[in-house]
Amino acid sequence: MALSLDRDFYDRPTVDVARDLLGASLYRRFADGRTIEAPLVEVEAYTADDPACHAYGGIKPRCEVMFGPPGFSYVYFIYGMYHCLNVVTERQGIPGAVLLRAAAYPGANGPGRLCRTLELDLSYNALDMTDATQPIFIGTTSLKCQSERGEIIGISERIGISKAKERPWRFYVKDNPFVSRIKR
DNA sequence: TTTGCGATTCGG
DNA sequence: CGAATCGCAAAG
Repeated sequence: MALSLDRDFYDRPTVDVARDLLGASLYRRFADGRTIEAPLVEVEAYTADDPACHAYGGIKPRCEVMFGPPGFSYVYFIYGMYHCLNVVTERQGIPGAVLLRAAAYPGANGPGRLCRTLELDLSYNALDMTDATQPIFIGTTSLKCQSERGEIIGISERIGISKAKERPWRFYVKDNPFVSRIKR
């Protein structure tokens, strides 16, 4: 079993956490006990002063967990049919999160597909992702063949948003086939 | 009450 | 490129 990333890892500037998550893995333990590892290959940062962030403009029921302690999951429902998984960053009281857009696991390319494949919905919101006993947590990558540290990291504008498009807050592993879309 | 849109995906 | 599909907020 891999070591889970501790709370201090997430208690940092969101953009730094996003970049550093490339090379870590999302672990999913299903109800039957089976556990899978999905190396993260594409993420995006969302911050308090970011018009594209759900927490922009204050605390609301949907994004409440973003204002809580770092390291917790933030799951939201979008377009009437998809769920997306984030991990909360920044110290308590400061909203921030990293959207997990793709992982090196079959069917986990794209934020909506990742949640569908890993069977994640709103009931997985606000879980402590630093806790390896939880059904979802993030830890060091053990599948070296699929996601190695030292791989080339690409940076681009975020996908699918209409505000603050110019911010280069999307990070991805270059040449990884699971990255949801080619954008430089 | 009605309309429009959203951190998406899939089919034509 | 547009439909699918729904919670929420703004408009009428």
